[in-house]
Amino acid sequence: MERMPKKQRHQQLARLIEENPFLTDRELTRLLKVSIQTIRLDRLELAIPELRERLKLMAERSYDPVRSLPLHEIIGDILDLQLDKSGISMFEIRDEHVFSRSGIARGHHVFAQANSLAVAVINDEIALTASADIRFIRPARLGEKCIAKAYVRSSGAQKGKAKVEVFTYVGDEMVFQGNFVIYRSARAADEEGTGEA
Amino acid sequence: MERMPKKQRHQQLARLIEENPFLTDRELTRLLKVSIQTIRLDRLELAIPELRERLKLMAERSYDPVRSLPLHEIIGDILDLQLDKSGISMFEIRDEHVFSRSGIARGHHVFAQANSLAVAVINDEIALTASADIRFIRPARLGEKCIAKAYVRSSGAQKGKAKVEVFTYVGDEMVFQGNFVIYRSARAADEEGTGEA
DNA sequence: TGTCGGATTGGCACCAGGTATCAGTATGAA
DNA sequence: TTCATACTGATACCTGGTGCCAATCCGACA
Repeated sequence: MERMPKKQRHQQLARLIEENPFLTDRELTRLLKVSIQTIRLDRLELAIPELRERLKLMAERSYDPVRSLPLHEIIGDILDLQLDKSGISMFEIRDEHVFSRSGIARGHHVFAQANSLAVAVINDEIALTASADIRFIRPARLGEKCIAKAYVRSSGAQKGKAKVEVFTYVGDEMVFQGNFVIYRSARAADEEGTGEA
Repeated sequence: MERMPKKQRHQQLARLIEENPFLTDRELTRLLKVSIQTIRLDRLELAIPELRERLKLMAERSYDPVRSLPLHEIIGDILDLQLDKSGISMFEIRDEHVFSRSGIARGHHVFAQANSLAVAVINDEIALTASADIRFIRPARLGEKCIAKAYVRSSGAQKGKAKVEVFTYVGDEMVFQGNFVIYRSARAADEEGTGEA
C-alpha cells in the first residue's frame, strides 16, 4: 500500500530516536523520506514525545541525585551496615561489567564493590583505602549476584588505621576475598554513616 | 543604587540556576523580583545559556557513553603497550571519581586503572586477575593525571599465571603500587592486543 | 466502474521560551 | 545639570513543536 509499510517505518523511527534522541522531526523527515506531518503522526501513535521533552526527560534522569551519584559513589547496594562492625552489599554483574567474549566480570568491578563496602563500613568522616591484599577465587559471571560481606577486624579508632576483611559470594561459592587497610581520620564521626565509598 | 546590588543578584541567579537548572526566565522573575529583561541581561552577562540549551547540555552529558559508563572497559588511556613486557596508561581524576567532600579519588578507580593495564599487557585471548597485593601510597586528587606503568615480571606463558607489577605516578610522586597475578589461557594469542581489560 | 477508508500531505493558527534590538525611565554621582 | 548605569517595556523574529482541518493518493471491495 505504501512505499514502505507503516509498521516498518514505525520500527525505523523508534530505532532512530532510540539511537539518537537529539533528532528533530525535520531531520527525521530526511532520514525516512516522508513528510513532517507523517513523522508527527507516527510519534503520536508511538507515544514518542517531542525533541524538547525527550531532552528534558534525559536531563531530569541525569539530574536525579539518587540516580546520578550512586553510579560514581558506592558500587553495589548496601543491604546491611553496622558501623565499625560489619556490612553487606549486593552487586549484580551486568553486560557492561564483563569481558564480552567470555562473560566474565572484569576484576575491578568486583574489587570496587568490596572496596566501597570496606570504606562504607568505617564510621568516620574520611576513610581512604591504604592498602589491600586481594584474591579472585573464581570468576564472577554475567547475571550473577555478588554478595559482599565485610567484617571490621580492628577498628583503629585511635590509631587511624582500620582493618577490614571482605568476602564476596555468589550463592555459597566464594568468588573474592580481600584484606583492606583503611585510613581513618582518627576521631570517629558522631554522625550517621555517610553513604560515601 | 538598586533595590539589591547587581552583583548580589547575579550571585543569587547563578546559585538558583545551579540548584535548579529547570527554571525558566519567567520563574526567575518571580524569585528575584526583577523584570524578565533584566533576567535575560543577567544571563547574558553571566554567560548562562537559556533553559533549553541547559537541558540539552545536561542530556548530552548524560548521554555521552564515555562518561556514563565509567567503569566499563579499560580504565585510562593506553599510551604505550609492549605485550608481555610493559605498558603505560594515563587516567585523569575527574569529579565523578572523587569523594565530594575531600576531592580525593576513590581507591577503586585508581585500582581499576592499574588492573586494566595489568590485564591489557598480557598477550593472551583470555586474561583474568587472580590476585593482587596493592598499596595506596598517597591519595590521588581531583584533576591529577595518573600515569600507570606496568611491568611483566614473569609472563607465565607456559604455567598459566603471569606476574605483573604496576606503579602509578602523579608527576614524579608514586600514588599506587600493586603486584598482580594474572591467569592466562596458557597458549599465547597470535593476535594483536585485545583492548579489553 | 465507482466508492470507501486508511495513509499521507499541506496549510494555518498557536504555543513556549527564548534572542535581538531599540526606546524610555529611574537613579545616583560628578 | 548632565551623564552613565541599571532597569523596564515593546516589538519582531526564531525553533520546534501541537492541534486541527482539508486535500490527495492508493488499494480493496462491491
